[in-house]
Amino acid sequence: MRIRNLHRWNLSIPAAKALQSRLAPRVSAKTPRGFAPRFVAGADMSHQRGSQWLYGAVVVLDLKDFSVIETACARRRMTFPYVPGYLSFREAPVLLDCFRKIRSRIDAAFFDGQGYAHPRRFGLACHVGLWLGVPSVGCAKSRFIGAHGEVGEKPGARAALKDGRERIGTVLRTRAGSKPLYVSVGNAIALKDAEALVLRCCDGKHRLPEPARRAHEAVNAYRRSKENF
DNA sequence: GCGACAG
DNA sequence: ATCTTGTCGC
Repeated sequence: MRIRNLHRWNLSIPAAKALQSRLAPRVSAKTPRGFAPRFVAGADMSHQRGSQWLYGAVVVLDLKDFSVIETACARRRMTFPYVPGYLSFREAPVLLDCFRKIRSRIDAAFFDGQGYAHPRRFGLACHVGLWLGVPSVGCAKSRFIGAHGEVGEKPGARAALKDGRERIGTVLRTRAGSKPLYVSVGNAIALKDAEALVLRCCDGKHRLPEPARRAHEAVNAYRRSKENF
């Protein structure tokens, strides 16, 4: 797919911070009319300790039968360290390389990290979602910012994630016996639709929605194939 | 100043 | 994210 180039990635932390604040207002909080996603992508990144490489993978599934439509992988030399609050500057470049290789249609995409639930409301899902111009959802495995009450044990149970009085996301139980997921909107989608999409992509047997789970499997297989060549 | 801190 | 075996539990 063709992707617009919005800016460069190799920035200092202060410059990255300013960029996040400048781009956050460009994110759309509304779901496109007639939103009925069928081809949904999952994106994930992997890294081997001590290695200079970052590996990425994007898997597209057909929600009609959860079959894999396409898989794209890529790797890049690490150019940005992991700094809480700036994850996209580390992961986005290699993930975008993967998306550029995708030829099928993508109606929505899942990312392994926060979206709106970010200090400047511009987490990984918002940032990459803005570059893609596609509805995107942040699916983090742990809390970054915000507070919430207890989450019911049944799949589908949820609790509001709030930063002060502002609603920034939803803590969602996707599988019995597993820690809940931190769901927040990326670009071009409303929270209620993001929650519904996550649940629709979960089978109750896995904690992560299928597209994200498959991307995680794909990127690890890809990394291992590159390391042991 | 102290603790927290997506992946 | 990654390093790592067995082990407790549904």
